[in-house]
Amino acid sequence: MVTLKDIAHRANVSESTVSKALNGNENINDETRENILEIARELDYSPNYRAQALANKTTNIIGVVIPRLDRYYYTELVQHIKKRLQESNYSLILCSTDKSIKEEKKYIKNFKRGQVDGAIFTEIHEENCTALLELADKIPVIGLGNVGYVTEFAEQIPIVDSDLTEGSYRLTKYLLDLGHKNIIFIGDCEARFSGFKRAMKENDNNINDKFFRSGLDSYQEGLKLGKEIAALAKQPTAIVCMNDELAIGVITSLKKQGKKIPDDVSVCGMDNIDLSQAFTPSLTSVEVPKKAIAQKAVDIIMKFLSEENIFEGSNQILFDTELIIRNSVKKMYIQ
Amino acid sequence: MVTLKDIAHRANVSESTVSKALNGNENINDETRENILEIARELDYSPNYRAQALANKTTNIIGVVIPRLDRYYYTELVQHIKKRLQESNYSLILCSTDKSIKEEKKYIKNFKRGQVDGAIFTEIHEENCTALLELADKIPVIGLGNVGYVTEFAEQIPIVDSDLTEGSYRLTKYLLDLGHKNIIFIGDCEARFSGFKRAMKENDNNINDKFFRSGLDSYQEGLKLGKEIAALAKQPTAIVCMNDELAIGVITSLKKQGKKIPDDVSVCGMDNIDLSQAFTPSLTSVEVPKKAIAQKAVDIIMKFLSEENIFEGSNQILFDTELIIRNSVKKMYIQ
DNA sequence: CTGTTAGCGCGTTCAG
DNA sequence: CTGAACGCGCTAACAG
Repeated sequence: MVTLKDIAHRANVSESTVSKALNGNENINDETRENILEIARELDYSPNYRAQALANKTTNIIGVVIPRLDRYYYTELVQHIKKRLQESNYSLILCSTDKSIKEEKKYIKNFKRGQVDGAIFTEIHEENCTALLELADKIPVIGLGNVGYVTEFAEQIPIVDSDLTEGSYRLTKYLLDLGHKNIIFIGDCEARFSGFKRAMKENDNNINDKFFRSGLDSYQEGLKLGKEIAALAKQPTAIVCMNDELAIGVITSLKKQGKKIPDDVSVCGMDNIDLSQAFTPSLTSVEVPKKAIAQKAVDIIMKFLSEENIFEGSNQILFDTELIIRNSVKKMYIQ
Repeated sequence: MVTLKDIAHRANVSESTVSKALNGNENINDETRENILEIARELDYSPNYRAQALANKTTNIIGVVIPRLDRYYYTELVQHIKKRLQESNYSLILCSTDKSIKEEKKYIKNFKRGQVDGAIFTEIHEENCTALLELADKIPVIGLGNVGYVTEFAEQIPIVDSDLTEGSYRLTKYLLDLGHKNIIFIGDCEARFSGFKRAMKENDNNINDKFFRSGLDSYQEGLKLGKEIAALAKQPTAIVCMNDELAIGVITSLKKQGKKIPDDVSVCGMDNIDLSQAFTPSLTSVEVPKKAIAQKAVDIIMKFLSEENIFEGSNQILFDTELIIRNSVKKMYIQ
């Protein structure tokens, strides 16, 4: 490995002079600088990452923690985060918790030890909030999603999210306006469920919370749930799924059991992932501005890192969502 | 930040004694060890990542480079890699190149500077092979996919892949056996195209390479291609897409233009992603053992890192693929 | 069993 | 403009 020392030796100068030359320090003779740069090029020198990290107390890495790596919504989000980070020449260390509290804590710990310069957490577990606050004491931390119990920490941990309580409220309202009455909610997201509940209450409808269960969030779960739902004594006319993958799973399963979507039962999702328009029937969903969220999160961290080292302005940013009407919902009142 | 020094001070011992106690060194008095551990706990000490990295010359991080973060095949693959890595207590720094040679080179450079202990590259660009070899000189590097031009470097860079040349050969053969004659291939993967070509040649069929084009690999591209194909003078009876997302895009587009799948035209994909069975029609595809590939790649790196520091055994591992027959292909000979 | 010393590779004073 | 000296926080070799 080529080090400063090697260059210094070859150039007959001290290491510190080399360091300065390489880092664009002004106070250095043009000639010696040129010479040093020339030698560095010849030797194909590039500074040791670990040494720089220790000396500079920075890694140029941002940690991003998501629940799963193979969940569309998150990977689309991370793709946007990566793009934005790249503009500032930061790398990204991507961690998935597989929904485990313990794993999440492990990442928090690693980050605390100086593995990254800043962190973006999605879907933080309530149990880890204190640990996260301690982390936020050392490096900038942003939370995406699961606003609920994190709100109280907003001073130290800015939250960027889409207003899915409102989004799911509007979606449910849309169903109610079309004449649906027996609507069930599927998923494990508090915020989304609460929007659903608000809409249902406003119309004096009964709220079935049987399918508001932890772990209900994937295509595979949707497949299982389809059977469970088909076996229900009282069949719903519409199903609100907390995300598109769940909806696709449910529909696939219901179809296999001979149900027509949306004729027999309407199903809609949220997040509006790429494939929801390709699916048959195309999925009525709620658009989440992933790109805007990603960019905002990165921008906040970068600002903190580059400038004042303090969060400013509003620490809780909610982006609006948009109802995307497609073909997986039936109008009831026409009958 | 709490350092060894702080603990040493409190315990009235030297830093090195603390270091030993904390690292489970045998040669240390039980009493002093207990005392040190106790203090460390009190102070909530955890070693500085960057300092350890410099001193140990390791980061406990493996770099994984993929073309895109929002491509199903890769994220499923990475999810498996992560799982396996976790067993060895390694983290993963995930980099996406967005198919840019320049970005890929940037990651190689970062890795060379000591950012990671080992690296897994997928879809390596030919232009970066020399740079990659230099990297492989310092840390273990594994290549996944795009076996073609990398083969010659197999001594230094083990390759783990699925045999998709064979897989696409079998898929094409299956179509031919069902009586299809005018089959087109869509995609930008050399290996998959060559399997297609071999099957076609064996049956003395014409090979249309009009849709073997760089960049053809995504759902969005599939949507565009659907139009292009529908406008063709001579309509194909079957389309082989290099991956499932592309196939889903093509089908979605063709459907919109009034085509029936598979009655008017058969379409199949490769990779067998989760959703291909949920799609309508369910997709005939080629199963790739992602989990096995991921685990094998990690295992090779871990072995290198933990033991002999040298690659052994075969350096080019090809897993078998499996033809998954579903409902997106029509039998022609029945007519 | 413990402490001293040196070093990992780089950045940064602060004299000269 | 240059270099010596020290620090980042931890590990390792070697005395004692």
